[in-house]
Amino acid sequence: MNKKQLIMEKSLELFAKQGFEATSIQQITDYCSISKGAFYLSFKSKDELILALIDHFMIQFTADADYVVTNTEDDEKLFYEFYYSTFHSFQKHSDFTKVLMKEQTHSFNKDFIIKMRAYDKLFEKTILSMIERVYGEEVEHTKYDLVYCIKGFISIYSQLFLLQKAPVDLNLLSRSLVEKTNLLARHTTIPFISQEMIQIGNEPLNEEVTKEQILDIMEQKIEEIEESIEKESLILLKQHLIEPTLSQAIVKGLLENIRNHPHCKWISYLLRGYYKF
Amino acid sequence: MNKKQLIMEKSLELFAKQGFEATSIQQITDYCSISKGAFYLSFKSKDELILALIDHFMIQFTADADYVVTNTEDDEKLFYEFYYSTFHSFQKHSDFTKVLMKEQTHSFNKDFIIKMRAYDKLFEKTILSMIERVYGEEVEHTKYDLVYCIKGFISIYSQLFLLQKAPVDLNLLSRSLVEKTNLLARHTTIPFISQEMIQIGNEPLNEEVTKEQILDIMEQKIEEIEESIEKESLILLKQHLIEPTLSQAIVKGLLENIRNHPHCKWISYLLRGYYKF
DNA sequence: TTGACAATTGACCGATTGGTCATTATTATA
DNA sequence: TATAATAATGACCAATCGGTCAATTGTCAA
Repeated sequence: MNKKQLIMEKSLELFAKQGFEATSIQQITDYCSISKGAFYLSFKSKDELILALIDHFMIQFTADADYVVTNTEDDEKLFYEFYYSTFHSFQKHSDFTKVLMKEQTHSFNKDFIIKMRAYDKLFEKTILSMIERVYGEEVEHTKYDLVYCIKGFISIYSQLFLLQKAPVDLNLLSRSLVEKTNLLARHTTIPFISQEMIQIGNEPLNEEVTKEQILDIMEQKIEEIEESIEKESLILLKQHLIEPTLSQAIVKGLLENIRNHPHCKWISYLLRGYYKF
Repeated sequence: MNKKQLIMEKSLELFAKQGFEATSIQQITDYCSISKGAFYLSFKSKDELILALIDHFMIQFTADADYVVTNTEDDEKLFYEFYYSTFHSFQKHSDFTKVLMKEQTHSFNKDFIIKMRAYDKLFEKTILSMIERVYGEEVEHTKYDLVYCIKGFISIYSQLFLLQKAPVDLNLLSRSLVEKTNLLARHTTIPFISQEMIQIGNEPLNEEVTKEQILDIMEQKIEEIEESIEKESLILLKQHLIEPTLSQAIVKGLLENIRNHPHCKWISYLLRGYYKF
């Protein structure tokens, strides 16, 4: 098994239990049954491991949410699909979600905070685009508050059901939140958050990603993953990106092929943005 | 100045900036201009300092919220007063609020988590009593969800305005949240959280506090605070607790005298419960 | 079988941590 | 002023941290 993956998986378990600071590299290497030196062959430092974990999972969360928004045609179902998918992701990667809950704004490391803020802004942007699409002009003055309320719902209900041992009815939860969202969207009259207050648009991750950057990441991922449909699709997409030869339908199909592979979600997200799907 | 207070105030500043784990006792003692040994004369350990800080502030938050609920007669204004008071407290003790945000469920220390959970449950209980009072039967099936939504609002908007440097219009914020609360209370039909799910009532801090326990705390506080109206009132209340001699009006007045003294809020809270005001 | 090269190890490093305690400074009492 | 009691100090401790690197083991073409 890939050392890097092994370390990431095992360390995440420990982080979820104890938090970053409280987990020593010694503990991680013991748990992985490798030596301390071997750890530093895979990661330059403990911080680099943490940043890699954040990227790995936040990329999936962000891409998943974006995919749902892009690929749900029925406006009526949009928020339901969004809530369901979000909580489903949280549940699936509950260890990482627990770490997020624990650390939150925390962790003194500047890079860490900047990274999390950037992903948070992306998430906000996705929510805002949903709101504008479903409610349009109707919520012009209250849409930013709505963004925050939705974030509040997700945050507080996640906390609740991560502590719960019993399985949670995600369908019921999502439906109940859709009802609340609709209520707030349609009847709120007193806005509190103004556009200036959250200044969407000044964050680095919003920048357009260049073709070359995408190619770099693709090559990297092609190296990483084993022979499979996903790898083939990735190679074809890479060639198409260098010199377009395929029809839009084929490209969409290829994107569909790779979108559920954990290593390809980010590429899938970037390419959808690049081709303006 | 009292050493204990000095350490608590100064350490809180450092915790707010850096977090618990990242702040060493050396840093704290340097910042207080005292020696390391002196620190251990006031607190048995670093953990004890942290627990003292939590008690000091959570007692104030809890007691403040409870006071507002008990002393607001107009149901129409109840939630407004509650939101306003809560955010006002957060703003006033923003350093502690920041620490709470940072650490949250965090911090591996069992005692810490248990304590925070207990205060959280008290807060939930206060919110629930407000909901039942204002909306009554109407929200029988959705009241627990409402509790969580309100907690979500408070949590997410606190985050927002703690990061904001500019002063925040608490009046506007509170009014906007009251509107949202009313909307959710009056029109939500799909409940998600059931009573069993949050099992209110199984936490230790809910237990009835005995007269002796209150007396202990009162004696301790009488030692702590300097000569003042508050101290006199405290002594009178103590005597009355041992052997009731004063009329209810006088007791109420004495309680009013002490309720704004930082050291007396908890006593005020306990006595109000004891006398069933 | 050899030997060049890469992968892996874990003893070791300096720094820092929470906590201790013999010693010293300060204050109160007589 | 002399003495007892209390408050305060900071050098010191063992433990642990993230990180390094000389030494060892494994791999594979020649």
